[in-house]
Amino acid sequence: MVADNLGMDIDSLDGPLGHRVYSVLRNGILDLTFPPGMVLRKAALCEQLGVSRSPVAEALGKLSSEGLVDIIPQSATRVSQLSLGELREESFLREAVEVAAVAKVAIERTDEQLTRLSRNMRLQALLAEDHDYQGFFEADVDFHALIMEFTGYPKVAAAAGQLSLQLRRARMLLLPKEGRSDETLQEHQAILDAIRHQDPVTARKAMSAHLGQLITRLAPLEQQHPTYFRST
Amino acid sequence: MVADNLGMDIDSLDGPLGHRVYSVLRNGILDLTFPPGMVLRKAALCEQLGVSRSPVAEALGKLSSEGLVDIIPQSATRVSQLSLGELREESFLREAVEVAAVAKVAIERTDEQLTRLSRNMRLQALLAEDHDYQGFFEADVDFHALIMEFTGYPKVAAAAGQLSLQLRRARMLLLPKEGRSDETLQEHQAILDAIRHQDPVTARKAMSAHLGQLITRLAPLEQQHPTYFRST
DNA sequence: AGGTGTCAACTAACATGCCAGTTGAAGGAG
DNA sequence: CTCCTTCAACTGGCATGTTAGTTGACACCT
Repeated sequence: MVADNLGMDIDSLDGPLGHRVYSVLRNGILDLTFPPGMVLRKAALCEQLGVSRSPVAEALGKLSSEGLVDIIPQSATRVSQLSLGELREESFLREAVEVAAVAKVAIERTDEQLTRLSRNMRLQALLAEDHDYQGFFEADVDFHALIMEFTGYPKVAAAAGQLSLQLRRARMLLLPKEGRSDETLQEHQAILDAIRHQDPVTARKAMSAHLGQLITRLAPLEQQHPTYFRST
Repeated sequence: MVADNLGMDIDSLDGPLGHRVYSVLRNGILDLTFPPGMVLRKAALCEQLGVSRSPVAEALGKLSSEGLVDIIPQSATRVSQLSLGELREESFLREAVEVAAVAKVAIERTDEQLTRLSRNMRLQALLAEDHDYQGFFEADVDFHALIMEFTGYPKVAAAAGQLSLQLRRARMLLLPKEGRSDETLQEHQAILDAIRHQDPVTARKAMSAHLGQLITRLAPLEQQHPTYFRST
Protein backbone atom coordinates (compact mmCIF):
# COMPACT_ATOMS: atom_id res chain seq x y z
CA MET A 1 0.00 0.00 0.00
CA VAL A 2 1.82 3.03 -1.25
CA ALA A 3 0.95 6.68 -0.99
CA ASP A 4 -2.08 7.05 -3.21
CA ASN A 5 -3.37 10.59 -2.90
CA LEU A 6 -1.71 12.81 -5.44
CA GLY A 7 -3.38 16.02 -4.36
CA MET A 8 -4.96 16.68 -7.70
CA ASP A 9 -6.20 15.16 -10.88
CA ILE A 10 -9.57 16.14 -12.15
CA ASP A 11 -9.51 19.61 -10.67
CA SER A 12 -6.85 20.44 -13.22
CA LEU A 13 -9.75 21.09 -15.52
CA ASP A 14 -7.81 22.03 -18.57
CA GLY A 15 -7.41 20.19 -21.78
CA PRO A 16 -6.91 16.58 -22.79
CA LEU A 17 -6.71 13.80 -20.25
CA GLY A 18 -3.19 12.91 -21.30
CA HIS A 19 -2.02 16.42 -20.53
CA ARG A 20 -3.53 16.30 -17.07
CA VAL A 21 -1.72 13.16 -16.00
CA TYR A 22 1.40 14.73 -17.49
CA SER A 23 0.95 17.71 -15.19
CA VAL A 24 0.32 15.53 -12.16
CA LEU A 25 3.37 13.38 -12.76
CA ARG A 26 5.53 16.35 -13.60
CA ASN A 27 4.59 18.16 -10.40
CA GLY A 28 5.15 15.02 -8.39
CA ILE A 29 8.62 14.62 -9.84
CA LEU A 30 9.60 18.25 -9.43
CA ASP A 31 8.58 18.46 -5.77
CA LEU A 32 10.26 15.11 -5.09
CA THR A 33 7.03 13.32 -4.18
CA PHE A 34 8.38 10.86 -6.72
CA PRO A 35 12.04 10.75 -5.69
CA PRO A 36 14.80 10.28 -8.28
CA GLY A 37 15.33 6.61 -9.02
CA MET A 38 11.75 5.57 -8.15
CA VAL A 39 10.25 3.09 -10.58
CA LEU A 40 6.97 4.18 -12.12
CA ARG A 41 4.65 1.28 -12.78
CA LYS A 42 2.20 2.04 -15.52
CA ALA A 43 -0.47 -0.29 -14.18
CA ALA A 44 -0.29 1.25 -10.72
CA LEU A 45 -0.49 4.78 -12.09
CA CYS A 46 -3.50 3.86 -14.20
CA GLU A 47 -5.28 2.53 -11.14
CA GLN A 48 -4.41 5.48 -8.92
CA LEU A 49 -5.39 8.06 -11.50
CA GLY A 50 -8.42 6.17 -12.72
CA VAL A 51 -7.45 6.34 -16.37
CA SER A 52 -6.27 3.86 -18.95
CA ARG A 53 -2.77 3.23 -20.22
CA SER A 54 -2.87 5.45 -23.28
CA PRO A 55 -2.76 8.85 -21.58
CA VAL A 56 -0.23 7.57 -19.07
CA ALA A 57 2.02 6.34 -21.84
CA GLU A 58 1.72 9.66 -23.63
CA ALA A 59 2.58 11.55 -20.45
CA LEU A 60 5.59 9.37 -19.72
CA GLY A 61 6.76 9.89 -23.28
CA LYS A 62 6.75 13.64 -22.89
CA LEU A 63 8.46 13.45 -19.53
CA SER A 64 11.08 11.23 -21.09
CA SER A 65 11.86 13.74 -23.82
CA GLU A 66 12.23 16.38 -21.10
CA GLY A 67 14.69 14.17 -19.26
CA LEU A 68 12.59 13.81 -16.14
CA VAL A 69 12.14 10.05 -16.54
CA ASP A 70 14.45 7.42 -17.96
CA ILE A 71 12.50 4.84 -19.88
CA ILE A 72 14.21 1.51 -20.40
CA PRO A 73 12.71 -0.27 -23.43
CA GLN A 74 10.65 -3.36 -22.69
CA SER A 75 11.73 -3.25 -19.10
CA ALA A 76 10.90 -0.38 -16.79
CA THR A 77 10.60 3.37 -16.49
CA ARG A 78 11.97 5.26 -13.54
CA VAL A 79 12.29 8.83 -12.37
CA SER A 80 15.59 10.06 -13.73
CA GLN A 81 18.43 10.46 -11.29
CA LEU A 82 20.45 13.61 -10.91
CA SER A 83 24.02 14.01 -12.02
CA LEU A 84 26.39 16.78 -11.14
CA GLY A 85 27.55 16.98 -14.74
CA GLU A 86 24.05 17.49 -16.00
CA LEU A 87 23.42 20.12 -13.35
CA ARG A 88 26.52 21.95 -14.51
CA GLU A 89 25.25 21.90 -18.07
CA GLU A 90 21.87 23.25 -17.10
CA SER A 91 23.53 25.89 -14.99
CA PHE A 92 25.56 26.99 -17.99
CA LEU A 93 22.49 27.17 -20.19
CA ARG A 94 20.43 28.95 -17.60
CA GLU A 95 23.13 31.54 -17.06
CA ALA A 96 23.52 32.11 -20.79
CA VAL A 97 19.82 32.71 -21.29
CA GLU A 98 19.02 34.66 -18.14
CA VAL A 99 22.03 36.92 -18.48
CA ALA A 100 21.05 37.82 -22.01
CA ALA A 101 17.46 38.30 -20.89
CA VAL A 102 18.24 40.58 -17.98
CA ALA A 103 20.37 42.78 -20.21
CA LYS A 104 17.48 43.21 -22.61
CA VAL A 105 15.01 43.85 -19.81
CA ALA A 106 17.32 46.41 -18.20
CA ILE A 107 17.31 48.41 -21.41
CA GLU A 108 13.65 48.19 -22.31
CA ARG A 109 11.98 48.02 -18.91
CA THR A 110 8.83 50.00 -18.21
CA ASP A 111 7.98 51.60 -14.88
CA GLU A 112 5.14 49.15 -14.42
CA GLN A 113 7.53 46.22 -14.78
CA LEU A 114 9.87 47.83 -12.28
CA THR A 115 6.98 48.11 -9.86
CA ARG A 116 6.10 44.47 -10.17
CA LEU A 117 9.69 43.44 -9.52
CA SER A 118 9.87 45.75 -6.51
CA ARG A 119 6.69 44.27 -5.13
CA ASN A 120 8.13 40.77 -5.49
CA MET A 121 11.32 41.87 -3.75
CA ARG A 122 9.37 43.15 -0.74
CA LEU A 123 7.53 39.84 -0.62
CA GLN A 124 10.84 38.00 -0.60
CA ALA A 125 12.11 40.13 2.27
CA LEU A 126 8.94 39.45 4.21
CA LEU A 127 9.08 35.69 3.74
CA ALA A 128 12.78 35.57 4.58
CA GLU A 129 12.10 37.43 7.79
CA ASP A 130 9.47 34.86 8.73
CA HIS A 131 11.84 32.03 7.83
CA ASP A 132 9.24 30.67 5.44
CA TYR A 133 11.78 29.01 3.20
CA GLN A 134 9.21 27.24 1.07
CA GLY A 135 7.46 30.51 0.30
CA PHE A 136 10.77 32.26 -0.21
CA PHE A 137 11.78 29.64 -2.72
CA GLU A 138 8.61 30.20 -4.71
CA ALA A 139 9.03 33.98 -4.61
CA ASP A 140 12.59 33.48 -5.79
CA VAL A 141 11.39 31.43 -8.75
CA ASP A 142 8.77 34.09 -9.48
CA PHE A 143 11.41 36.82 -9.47
CA HIS A 144 13.34 35.10 -12.21
CA ALA A 145 10.17 34.20 -14.09
CA LEU A 146 9.11 37.85 -14.06
CA ILE A 147 12.37 38.91 -15.66
CA MET A 148 11.93 36.27 -18.34
CA GLU A 149 8.38 37.44 -18.94
CA PHE A 150 9.50 41.05 -19.32
CA THR A 151 11.68 40.17 -22.27
CA GLY A 152 8.45 40.13 -24.25
CA TYR A 153 9.50 36.73 -25.55
CA PRO A 154 7.05 34.13 -24.25
CA LYS A 155 8.96 31.29 -25.86
CA VAL A 156 12.14 32.41 -24.14
CA ALA A 157 10.42 32.34 -20.79
CA ALA A 158 9.11 28.85 -21.48
CA ALA A 159 12.49 27.63 -22.67
CA ALA A 160 14.25 29.02 -19.63
CA GLY A 161 11.94 26.95 -17.46
CA GLN A 162 12.38 23.81 -19.53
CA LEU A 163 16.14 24.10 -19.56
CA SER A 164 16.56 24.11 -15.80
CA LEU A 165 14.20 21.39 -14.65
CA GLN A 166 16.93 19.30 -13.06
CA LEU A 167 18.30 22.37 -11.31
CA ARG A 168 14.90 23.07 -9.88
CA ARG A 169 14.65 19.53 -8.57
CA ALA A 170 18.11 19.71 -7.03
CA ARG A 171 17.32 22.98 -5.33
CA MET A 172 14.47 21.29 -3.51
CA LEU A 173 17.09 19.21 -1.73
CA LEU A 174 18.81 22.17 -0.13
CA LEU A 175 15.59 23.89 0.79
CA PRO A 176 15.44 22.81 4.47
CA LYS A 177 18.71 24.45 5.44
CA GLU A 178 18.30 27.70 3.60
CA GLY A 179 20.44 29.92 5.74
CA ARG A 180 21.24 31.86 2.62
CA SER A 181 18.17 34.04 2.30
CA ASP A 182 20.08 37.19 3.17
CA GLU A 183 22.73 36.72 0.51
CA THR A 184 20.12 35.80 -2.07
CA LEU A 185 18.15 38.87 -1.14
CA GLN A 186 21.15 41.12 -1.63
CA GLU A 187 21.97 39.57 -4.98
CA HIS A 188 18.39 40.01 -6.17
CA GLN A 189 18.51 43.60 -4.98
CA ALA A 190 21.65 44.22 -7.02
CA ILE A 191 19.94 42.87 -10.10
CA LEU A 192 16.87 45.00 -9.47
CA ASP A 193 18.97 48.11 -8.97
CA ALA A 194 20.74 47.56 -12.26
CA ILE A 195 17.39 47.16 -14.00
CA ARG A 196 16.14 50.30 -12.30
CA HIS A 197 19.12 52.31 -13.54
CA GLN A 198 18.79 50.72 -16.96
CA ASP A 199 22.36 49.52 -16.79
CA PRO A 200 22.62 46.32 -18.85
CA VAL A 201 26.30 45.73 -18.16
CA THR A 202 25.89 45.78 -14.41
CA ALA A 203 22.71 43.73 -14.71
CA ARG A 204 24.64 41.05 -16.61
CA LYS A 205 27.33 40.88 -13.98
CA ALA A 206 24.88 40.81 -11.10
CA MET A 207 22.84 38.02 -12.68
CA SER A 208 25.95 36.06 -13.57
CA ALA A 209 27.29 36.30 -10.03
CA HIS A 210 23.92 35.35 -8.60
CA LEU A 211 23.51 32.25 -10.74
CA GLY A 212 27.14 31.23 -10.57
CA GLN A 213 27.09 30.57 -6.85
CA LEU A 214 24.33 27.99 -7.10
CA ILE A 215 26.38 25.16 -8.56
CA THR A 216 28.94 25.31 -5.76
CA ARG A 217 26.16 24.83 -3.22
CA LEU A 218 24.79 21.93 -5.22
CA ALA A 219 28.04 19.97 -5.34
CA PRO A 220 27.91 18.57 -1.78
CA LEU A 221 24.47 17.09 -2.43
CA GLU A 222 25.97 14.18 -4.30
CA GLN A 223 27.43 12.87 -1.03
CA GLN A 224 24.46 13.79 1.12
CA HIS A 225 21.87 12.09 -1.09
CA PRO A 226 23.76 9.37 -2.94
CA THR A 227 20.60 7.47 -3.88
CA TYR A 228 19.30 10.50 -5.76
CA PHE A 229 22.35 10.70 -8.01
CA ARG A 230 23.50 8.59 -10.89
CA SER A 231 25.92 5.90 -9.78
CA THR A 232 28.69 6.84 -12.22
CA MET B 1 -2.27 10.69 -55.00
CA VAL B 2 0.35 12.50 -52.99
CA ALA B 3 4.08 11.98 -52.87
CA ASP B 4 4.46 8.71 -51.06
CA ASN B 5 8.13 7.78 -50.95
CA LEU B 6 9.72 9.24 -47.88
CA GLY B 7 13.23 8.10 -48.64
CA MET B 8 13.59 6.09 -45.46
CA ASP B 9 11.78 4.20 -42.79
CA ILE B 10 13.02 0.78 -41.90
CA ASP B 11 16.61 1.48 -42.75
CA SER B 12 16.69 3.72 -39.71
CA LEU B 13 17.26 0.57 -37.78
CA ASP B 14 17.58 2.07 -34.36
CA GLY B 15 15.23 1.83 -31.48
CA PRO B 16 11.50 1.75 -31.03
CA LEU B 17 9.15 2.01 -33.97
CA GLY B 18 7.61 5.20 -32.62
CA HIS B 19 11.00 6.87 -32.60
CA ARG B 20 11.62 5.94 -36.21
CA VAL B 21 8.45 7.53 -37.53
CA TYR B 22 9.33 10.53 -35.36
CA SER B 23 12.65 10.82 -37.14
CA VAL B 24 11.06 10.45 -40.56
CA LEU B 25 8.43 13.10 -39.91
CA ARG B 26 10.90 15.43 -38.29
CA ASN B 27 13.29 15.24 -41.21
CA GLY B 28 10.44 15.78 -43.63
CA ILE B 29 9.33 18.88 -41.80
CA LEU B 30 12.80 20.35 -41.43
CA ASP B 31 13.72 19.97 -45.10
CA LEU B 32 10.30 21.34 -46.11
CA THR B 33 9.14 18.10 -47.75
CA PHE B 34 6.17 18.72 -45.50
CA PRO B 35 5.68 22.46 -46.01
CA PRO B 36 4.45 24.66 -43.17
CA GLY B 37 0.67 24.61 -43.00
CA MET B 38 0.29 21.16 -44.53
CA VAL B 39 -2.29 19.00 -42.80
CA LEU B 40 -0.99 15.67 -41.56
CA ARG B 41 -3.60 12.93 -41.73
CA LYS B 42 -2.93 10.17 -39.27
CA ALA B 43 -4.63 7.53 -41.37
CA ALA B 44 -2.63 8.47 -44.45
CA LEU B 45 0.65 8.42 -42.55
CA CYS B 46 -0.14 5.01 -41.11
CA GLU B 47 -0.75 3.64 -44.57
CA GLN B 48 2.35 5.21 -46.11
CA LEU B 49 4.62 4.09 -43.28
CA GLY B 50 3.03 0.70 -42.87
CA VAL B 51 2.49 1.06 -39.13
CA SER B 52 -0.49 1.51 -36.90
CA ARG B 53 -1.78 4.67 -35.28
CA SER B 54 -0.05 4.32 -31.91
CA PRO B 55 3.52 5.08 -32.95
CA VAL B 56 2.29 7.82 -35.26
CA ALA B 57 0.35 9.43 -32.44
CA GLU B 58 3.38 9.23 -30.20
CA ALA B 59 5.59 10.82 -32.85
CA LEU B 60 3.15 13.63 -33.49
CA GLY B 61 2.95 14.26 -29.76
CA LYS B 62 6.70 14.73 -29.52
CA LEU B 63 6.75 16.96 -32.57
CA SER B 64 3.97 19.00 -31.06
CA SER B 65 5.92 19.61 -27.85
CA GLU B 66 8.85 20.73 -29.99
CA GLY B 67 6.63 23.20 -31.80
CA LEU B 68 7.03 21.61 -35.21
CA VAL B 69 3.35 20.67 -35.53
CA ASP B 70 0.24 22.40 -34.27
CA ILE B 71 -2.28 19.87 -33.10
CA ILE B 72 -5.86 21.09 -32.91
CA PRO B 73 -7.87 18.87 -30.54
CA GLN B 74 -10.55 16.74 -32.11
CA SER B 75 -9.99 18.43 -35.43
CA ALA B 76 -6.72 18.27 -37.27
CA THR B 77 -2.96 18.40 -36.93
CA ARG B 78 -0.86 20.44 -39.30
CA VAL B 79 2.76 21.35 -39.80
CA SER B 80 3.30 24.50 -37.77
CA GLN B 81 3.62 27.72 -39.70
CA LEU B 82 6.44 30.15 -39.25
CA SER B 83 6.11 33.52 -37.59
CA LEU B 84 8.60 36.33 -37.60
CA GLY B 85 8.06 36.87 -33.88
CA GLU B 86 8.90 33.28 -33.10
CA LEU B 87 11.97 33.46 -35.31
CA ARG B 88 13.11 36.52 -33.40
CA GLU B 89 12.72 34.65 -30.14
CA GLU B 90 14.69 31.70 -31.35
CA SER B 91 17.33 34.01 -32.69
CA PHE B 92 17.63 35.61 -29.28
CA LEU B 93 17.95 32.24 -27.57
CA ARG B 94 20.41 30.93 -30.08
CA GLU B 95 22.61 33.97 -29.76
CA ALA B 96 22.53 33.79 -25.97
CA VAL B 97 23.62 30.16 -25.94
CA GLU B 98 26.12 30.18 -28.79
CA VAL B 99 27.82 33.35 -27.62
CA ALA B 100 28.30 31.89 -24.16
CA ALA B 101 29.50 28.65 -25.70
CA VAL B 102 32.04 30.21 -28.03
CA ALA B 103 33.53 32.17 -25.14
CA LYS B 104 34.02 28.98 -23.17
CA VAL B 105 35.47 27.16 -26.16
CA ALA B 106 37.83 30.02 -26.92
CA ILE B 107 39.30 29.71 -23.47
CA GLU B 108 39.53 25.95 -23.19
CA ARG B 109 40.13 24.88 -26.77
CA THR B 110 42.66 22.19 -27.59
CA ASP B 111 44.87 22.16 -30.66
CA GLU B 112 43.00 19.14 -31.96
CA GLN B 113 39.71 21.03 -31.78
CA LEU B 114 41.28 23.97 -33.58
CA THR B 115 42.37 21.62 -36.32
CA ARG B 116 38.89 20.22 -36.78
CA LEU B 117 37.43 23.71 -37.05
CA SER B 118 40.12 24.70 -39.54
CA ARG B 119 39.38 21.66 -41.62
CA ASN B 120 35.69 22.53 -41.65
CA MET B 121 36.52 26.09 -42.70
CA ARG B 122 38.53 24.88 -45.68
CA LEU B 123 35.61 22.66 -46.66
CA GLN B 124 33.30 25.67 -46.51
CA ALA B 125 35.60 27.69 -48.74
CA LEU B 126 35.73 24.84 -51.23
CA LEU B 127 31.98 24.42 -51.40
CA ALA B 128 31.41 28.16 -51.69
CA GLU B 129 33.82 28.30 -54.58
CA ASP B 130 31.85 25.55 -56.34
CA HIS B 131 28.58 27.36 -55.61
CA ASP B 132 27.29 24.21 -53.89
CA TYR B 133 24.93 26.08 -51.61
CA GLN B 134 23.30 22.96 -50.23
CA GLY B 135 26.65 21.57 -49.22
CA PHE B 136 27.76 24.94 -47.90
CA PHE B 137 24.68 25.13 -45.75
CA GLU B 138 25.43 21.76 -44.19
CA ALA B 139 29.05 22.69 -43.57
CA ASP B 140 27.83 25.90 -41.97
CA VAL B 141 25.57 23.94 -39.62
CA ASP B 142 28.47 21.61 -38.85
CA PHE B 143 30.71 24.54 -37.99
CA HIS B 144 28.32 25.72 -35.33
CA ALA B 145 27.66 22.17 -34.13
CA LEU B 146 31.39 21.63 -33.69
CA ILE B 147 31.68 24.67 -31.45
CA MET B 148 28.77 23.43 -29.38
CA GLU B 149 30.37 20.01 -29.12
CA PHE B 150 33.65 21.51 -27.96
CA THR B 151 32.02 23.00 -24.88
CA GLY B 152 32.18 19.48 -23.49
CA TYR B 153 28.49 19.83 -22.64
CA PRO B 154 26.54 17.34 -24.74
CA LYS B 155 23.23 18.55 -23.39
CA VAL B 156 24.08 22.11 -24.37
CA ALA B 157 24.78 21.01 -27.90
CA ALA B 158 21.49 19.16 -28.04
CA ALA B 159 19.58 22.10 -26.58
CA ALA B 160 21.13 24.52 -29.03
CA GLY B 161 19.79 22.38 -31.83
CA GLN B 162 16.34 22.04 -30.30
CA LEU B 163 16.04 25.75 -29.66
CA SER B 164 16.55 26.80 -33.25
CA LEU B 165 14.41 24.36 -35.18
CA GLN B 166 12.20 27.05 -36.68
CA LEU B 167 15.26 29.06 -37.65
CA ARG B 168 16.69 26.06 -39.41
CA ARG B 169 13.46 25.61 -41.33
CA ALA B 170 13.33 29.27 -42.30
CA ARG B 171 16.92 29.20 -43.51
CA MET B 172 15.95 26.50 -45.98
CA LEU B 173 13.80 29.11 -47.69
CA LEU B 174 16.65 31.44 -48.48
CA LEU B 175 18.97 28.66 -49.57
CA PRO B 176 18.49 29.02 -53.35
CA LYS B 177 19.75 32.58 -53.54
CA GLU B 178 22.72 32.28 -51.26
CA GLY B 179 24.87 35.04 -52.65
CA ARG B 180 26.17 35.59 -49.17
CA SER B 181 28.72 32.81 -48.93
CA ASP B 182 31.64 35.23 -48.94
CA GLU B 183 30.38 37.30 -46.03
CA THR B 184 29.49 34.18 -44.05
CA LEU B 185 32.93 32.82 -44.73
CA GLN B 186 34.59 35.96 -43.40
CA GLU B 187 32.44 35.96 -40.28
CA HIS B 188 33.25 32.33 -39.58
CA GLN B 189 36.92 33.13 -40.11
CA ALA B 190 36.72 35.93 -37.54
CA ILE B 191 35.21 33.54 -35.03
CA LEU B 192 37.85 30.92 -35.73
CA ASP B 193 40.64 33.47 -35.37
CA ALA B 194 39.35 34.55 -31.99
CA ILE B 195 39.21 30.93 -30.87
CA ARG B 196 42.74 30.40 -32.17
CA HIS B 197 44.03 33.35 -30.17
CA GLN B 198 42.01 32.21 -27.16
CA ASP B 199 40.32 35.58 -26.98
CA PRO B 200 36.82 35.07 -25.53
CA VAL B 201 35.78 38.73 -25.74
CA THR B 202 36.47 38.96 -29.46
CA ALA B 203 34.92 35.55 -29.98
CA ARG B 204 31.71 36.75 -28.32
CA LYS B 205 31.54 39.81 -30.50
CA ALA B 206 32.27 37.91 -33.68
CA MET B 207 29.63 35.28 -32.93
CA SER B 208 27.09 37.91 -31.95
CA ALA B 209 27.67 39.87 -35.14
CA HIS B 210 27.47 36.71 -37.22
CA LEU B 211 24.18 35.52 -35.73
CA GLY B 212 22.65 38.98 -35.54
CA GLN B 213 22.58 39.46 -39.28
CA LEU B 214 20.45 36.40 -39.89
CA ILE B 215 17.17 37.79 -38.66
CA THR B 216 17.34 40.79 -40.98
CA ARG B 217 17.69 38.45 -43.94
CA LEU B 218 14.77 36.39 -42.70
CA ALA B 219 12.33 39.30 -42.46
CA PRO B 220 11.54 39.61 -46.19
CA LEU B 221 10.51 35.96 -46.33
CA GLU B 222 7.16 36.74 -44.77
CA GLN B 223 6.17 38.54 -47.97
CA GLN B 224 7.83 36.12 -50.36
CA HIS B 225 6.24 33.00 -48.87
CA PRO B 226 3.00 34.21 -47.27
CA THR B 227 1.48 30.72 -47.12
CA TYR B 228 4.35 29.50 -44.96
CA PHE B 229 3.74 32.14 -42.31
CA ARG B 230 1.07 32.52 -39.70
CA SER B 231 -1.77 34.71 -40.85
CA THR B 232 -1.64 37.13 -37.91
C1' DA C 1 28.87 -24.44 -2.62
C1' DG C 2 29.46 -21.79 -6.80
C1' DG C 3 28.32 -20.99 -11.30
C1' DT C 4 25.16 -21.58 -15.19
C1' DG C 5 21.18 -22.43 -17.93
C1' DT C 6 16.28 -22.21 -18.23
C1' DC C 7 11.77 -20.56 -17.46
C1' DA C 8 7.98 -17.88 -15.70
C1' DA C 9 6.21 -13.37 -14.66
C1' DC C 10 6.60 -8.78 -15.54
C1' DT C 11 7.28 -4.76 -18.52
C1' DA C 12 6.76 -1.46 -22.45
C1' DA C 13 5.48 -1.36 -27.37
C1' DC C 14 2.11 -2.02 -30.75
C1' DA C 15 -2.49 -2.84 -33.03
C1' DT C 16 -7.23 -1.94 -33.12
C1' DG C 17 -12.03 -0.86 -31.76
C1' DC C 18 -14.84 2.85 -29.90
C1' DC C 19 -16.36 7.59 -28.72
C1' DA C 20 -16.86 12.53 -28.65
C1' DG C 21 -15.92 16.93 -30.57
C1' DT C 22 -15.27 19.73 -34.77
C1' DT C 23 -16.04 21.24 -39.30
C1' DG C 24 -17.78 22.29 -43.54
C1' DA C 25 -21.30 21.92 -46.74
C1' DA C 26 -25.97 21.57 -47.99
C1' DG C 27 -30.59 22.94 -47.51
C1' DG C 28 -34.17 25.77 -45.74
C1' DA C 29 -35.89 30.20 -43.79
C1' DG C 30 -36.04 35.15 -44.06
C1' DC D 1 -29.54 36.45 -52.43
C1' DT D 2 -27.90 36.00 -47.70
C1' DC D 3 -27.78 34.09 -43.38
C1' DC D 4 -28.69 30.58 -40.19
C1' DT D 5 -29.51 25.84 -38.92
C1' DT D 6 -28.67 21.16 -39.22
C1' DC D 7 -26.43 17.04 -40.16
C1' DA D 8 -23.11 13.81 -41.78
C1' DA D 9 -18.42 12.65 -42.33
C1' DC D 10 -13.98 13.03 -40.60
C1' DT D 11 -10.73 14.03 -36.97
C1' DG D 12 -8.06 13.02 -32.78
C1' DG D 13 -8.47 11.11 -27.88
C1' DC D 14 -9.17 7.08 -25.13
C1' DA D 15 -9.71 2.17 -23.79
C1' DT D 16 -8.18 -2.40 -24.26
C1' DG D 17 -6.43 -6.76 -26.36
C1' DT D 18 -2.04 -8.69 -28.15
C1' DT D 19 2.99 -9.27 -28.83
C1' DA D 20 7.77 -9.31 -27.90
C1' DG D 21 11.58 -8.44 -25.01
C1' DT D 22 13.82 -8.21 -20.38
C1' DT D 23 14.72 -9.74 -15.80
C1' DG D 24 15.28 -12.18 -11.81
C1' DA D 25 14.88 -16.35 -9.46
C1' DC D 26 15.00 -21.13 -9.04
C1' DA D 27 16.71 -25.41 -10.13
C1' DC D 28 20.26 -28.16 -12.04
C1' DC D 29 24.85 -29.32 -13.32
C1' DT D 30 29.81 -29.11 -12.13
